[in-house]
Amino acid sequence: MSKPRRRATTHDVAAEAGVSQPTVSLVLSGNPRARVAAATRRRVIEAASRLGYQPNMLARGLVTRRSYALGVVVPDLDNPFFTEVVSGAQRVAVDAGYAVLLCDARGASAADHVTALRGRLVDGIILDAGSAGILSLQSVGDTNVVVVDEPASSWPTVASDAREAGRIAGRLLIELGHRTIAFLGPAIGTHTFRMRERGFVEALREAGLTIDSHHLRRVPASVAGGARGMQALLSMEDAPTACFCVNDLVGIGALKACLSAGVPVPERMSIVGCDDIEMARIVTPELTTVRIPAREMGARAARLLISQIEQDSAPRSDRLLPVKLIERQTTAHAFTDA
Amino acid sequence: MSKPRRRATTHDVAAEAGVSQPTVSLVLSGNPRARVAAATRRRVIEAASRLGYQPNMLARGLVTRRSYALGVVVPDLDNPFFTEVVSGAQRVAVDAGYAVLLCDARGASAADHVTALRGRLVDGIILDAGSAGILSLQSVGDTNVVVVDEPASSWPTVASDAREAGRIAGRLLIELGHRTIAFLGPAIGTHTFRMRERGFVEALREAGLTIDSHHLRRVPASVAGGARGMQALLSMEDAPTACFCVNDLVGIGALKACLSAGVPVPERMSIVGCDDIEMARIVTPELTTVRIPAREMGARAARLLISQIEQDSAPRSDRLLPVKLIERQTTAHAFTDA
DNA sequence: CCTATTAGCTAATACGTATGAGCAAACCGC
DNA sequence: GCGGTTTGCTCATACGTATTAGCTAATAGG
Repeated sequence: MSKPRRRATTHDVAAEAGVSQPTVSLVLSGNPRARVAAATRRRVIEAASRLGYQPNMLARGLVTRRSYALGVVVPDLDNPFFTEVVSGAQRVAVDAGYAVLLCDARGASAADHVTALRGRLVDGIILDAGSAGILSLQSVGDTNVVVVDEPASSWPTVASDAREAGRIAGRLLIELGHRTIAFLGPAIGTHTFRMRERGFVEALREAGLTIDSHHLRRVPASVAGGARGMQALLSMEDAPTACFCVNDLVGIGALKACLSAGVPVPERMSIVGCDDIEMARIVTPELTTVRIPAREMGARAARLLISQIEQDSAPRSDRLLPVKLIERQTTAHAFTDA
Repeated sequence: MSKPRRRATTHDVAAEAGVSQPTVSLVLSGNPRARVAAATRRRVIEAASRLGYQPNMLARGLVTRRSYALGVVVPDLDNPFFTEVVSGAQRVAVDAGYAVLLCDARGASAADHVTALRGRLVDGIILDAGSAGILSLQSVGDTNVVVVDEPASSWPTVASDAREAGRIAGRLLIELGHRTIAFLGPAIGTHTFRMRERGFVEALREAGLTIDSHHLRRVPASVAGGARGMQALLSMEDAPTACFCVNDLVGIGALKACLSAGVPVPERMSIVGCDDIEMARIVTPELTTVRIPAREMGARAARLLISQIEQDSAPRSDRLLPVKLIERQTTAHAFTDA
């Protein structure tokens, strides 16, 4: 058994098998129904395995103009929601023979990442909410793109029913008898965040309630932001008895702030988050939330992108993925004081 | 302004600038100190930007045998510890002009991922603990590899001082007056896990203590595992008053189990985790833990790998990264019952 | 048995870049 | 002003694969 100092190429395999290089290419990569005699095919395959041949994807990509790689751009890897999306996407991608190039947009701008990905000739790019807004069609050229959770964009999109998520949260709190309900979320955010807020406000309005403007607090969509927002709410004279948080990180921050301030949850304050990340089950009390199927969204985005690449068709699956209320321990009936 | 239907190549730029293709290559990619007249250089650069030229990394890689891409293989993306490692690595990689191909080893086996990465000619691979064990030198060929947190391997390694982490945890609990101390961790695990356990046991021994074998519970290194392990400990007649958990996920599971069982933490049970993932600050009470510098480990692994690639030298930085006790709210003096 | 067809392979080339060899012009010292 | 050096560029080619066109031998058709 020889130790090949250099990676074996199709030429090496050809020499080993006593055929020409194109024949090797035909056997090993071309349509499996290519017209090659069975005996030849076997010889080639044996020679290839003997030499440990492994195709050079760069060379292949150069001529086919395909890299069998997908780019995934997320705004923040530390947000577990996105790692779930990535995880779902990667599973599908790998099964279909694609590699995944991951970009955390915190480092450089999303546009820079997209440029880098295009340079590597990725066959397509999955852009997660928050990364998509900035980009113009111009900057991605003719690269295939699927956007997650930003349905306003001009690309095919996979999104959850964010408005319904907000409504569900609002209705739950109303049914529990709450009348003074707050909202914590960022001022300018993704389409998804805006729709969650909108659905929530709609649910209140349908019940004949309104939300006081100072109960609608603008905070960053993070644990720290949620904590700050809840502190502010608790210090108000007309403090709310319940709060819908734009995502679970904010909800967890809000919960922490309540506990630190000695406000029992859910007895004195009901909190509803959104996403259902693993942390929601880990905090005590466990966070009531609206589940967004992150992993499935990632998987669906990858499937959509791949079918777009391979069949050159854009199914544009515009159906919104359903969301689901997960009642846990941070919600309870409103405490009637008097 | 013309709309280039096709990606601009160096040939297009050359035509636009009235020079030859190699000149363009010299200006745009070769050593910046290449001998090109200033005027020519300017013309080329202008032509390139006019055409929106973007280098084709595949073609470049084909001739330079470099892809400017690094592979990162992690055992489980859902463990926040690894996303921190990835995050640190990615930051360094992107700054140095490398892209990052991410592989979650849960899907296929680590070896399959490595094969796929090699086919894409990644310049190097970062293997995280748990993925490394299975691989032989053979299967990675001459690809550069850096291993994170598995110092036993034959590749250059970046690792934290796991043994010291265990000792620190042990000493803390001893100083707090605990005498019956348990350990929760997996039976067969990474080198890091084994060393944490070993350091912990050593600390006990130095204080003249031993750990009863039934207080050394083998559980999966997850939240669920930690919860199960703590349930078992609590049901024992000689239940411990403190517990060191092999990582924060286990610690958080243990904490949850205590709270569910009505055992107050830290009054009746002290818990120490390891890693210091964000969740540790989020649970209530906040988890005392030993901080492992995950992000820095990722960054260092990337730097090590890149220097190995570019200078063809392997600094083998074998120094272990320091760990640090983070005392929070899950540890307290042992309760003297009688 | 001769021709039209097809099966099975190979020769040639393209993909877009980098790079060593080579060539013309400018420049230098004396 | 002449040999030698340096500057600034281009020619040719290689990287490893896929693919089109074409060639030979076998096969079918009559």
